[in-house]
Amino acid sequence: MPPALLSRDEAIDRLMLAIRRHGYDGASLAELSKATGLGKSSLYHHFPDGKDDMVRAVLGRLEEQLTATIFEPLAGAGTPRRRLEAMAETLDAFYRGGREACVLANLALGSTRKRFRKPLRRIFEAWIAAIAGLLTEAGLPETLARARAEDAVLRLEGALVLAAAFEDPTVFGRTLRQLPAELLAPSKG
Amino acid sequence: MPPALLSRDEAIDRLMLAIRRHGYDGASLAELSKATGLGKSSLYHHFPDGKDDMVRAVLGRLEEQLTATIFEPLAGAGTPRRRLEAMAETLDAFYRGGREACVLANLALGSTRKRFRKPLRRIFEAWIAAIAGLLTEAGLPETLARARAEDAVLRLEGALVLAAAFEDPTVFGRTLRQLPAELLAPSKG
DNA sequence: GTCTATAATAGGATAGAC
DNA sequence: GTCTATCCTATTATAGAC
Repeated sequence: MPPALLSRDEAIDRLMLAIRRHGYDGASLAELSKATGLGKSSLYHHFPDGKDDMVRAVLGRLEEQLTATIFEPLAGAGTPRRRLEAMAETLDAFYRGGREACVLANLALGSTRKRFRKPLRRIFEAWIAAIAGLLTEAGLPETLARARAEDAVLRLEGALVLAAAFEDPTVFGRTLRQLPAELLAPSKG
Repeated sequence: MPPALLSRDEAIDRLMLAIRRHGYDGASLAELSKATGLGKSSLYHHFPDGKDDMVRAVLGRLEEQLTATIFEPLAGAGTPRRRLEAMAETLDAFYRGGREACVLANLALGSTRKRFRKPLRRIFEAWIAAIAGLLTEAGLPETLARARAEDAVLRLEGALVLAAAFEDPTVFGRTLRQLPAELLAPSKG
């Protein structure tokens, strides 16, 4: 009766990384087993419904992490500018400067699109709403704030796609760096 | 000895659509067989190395199509503004207003990233170069032209990710609509 | 150039011991 | 909670007839 080798959260983090790198369909149970150091049966012990359960756990944990490290800080203390820069730093670490892909994009594009659409929607929506909230607080009209927030998220996702395609992460860093200023630029209206 | 049911190009188009919808790993031979109307053995007759061959054919054809319908027209006749609007219209049709995903993004993010990195790079690079060329022709400094071109492509890819995640294609249309004006905006330098 | 049939393997999932 | 062993289906791939 060997003890649990990893905490549940640590196991989920490793599952997330495997799915970011291989996609849902590309991440076989053998891969996921190797990634976590758990045998297939152990994975099924923790996630009885198999890969679907694992992805639900991954998305749940991701939502927690993003809420704590991105969404809430965006509504927190500090100038709007500083808070956006903090978001950029957190994202830079999470995506390892553009070297790691986004699990959300992978799940949204692949064969799993429909299966996980609710959590995908909710996470992206929370992200956009958090940025838009900050921008309205900073004085932008609500419609413009919402449009810019959506544009920001979409650019980050696109930058990760290009970084993966070019095998050159720098495009992600460039995108990250110009975000705060562009988001806060005064309305032309 | 039944005759060929589809032209090669028509078969490749259908393979492309299947991969856009299911991803590389999600598109099984059974799916691809159904998508083309060809039996598995017929697929292997046309693409002896299996799915890898099919993807190479898909990327080859995509490069041809994009060159003829996007890249070359960007360097063609008409005002820069009109040419960018023509690109937007072509993209709107190709991605069905945001309802169909991008095969490039799917291949860049999934388990296939390394396997097809050369054609992926080449296609994205050609696209960016074509837009940057138009922008320099329109009077923008080269560095800015390149940066804006990269940003445009990355936004389109990101918009397709968000459209898939939200199951709401309109974000792609919004992105498409604002591109020409933003790309041609006078340099602030 | 297409098909049916069949192999060979990988993938997902389970049983039962410890 | 983990493991080894096993099962079954899906998937890739091939052979050979027409």
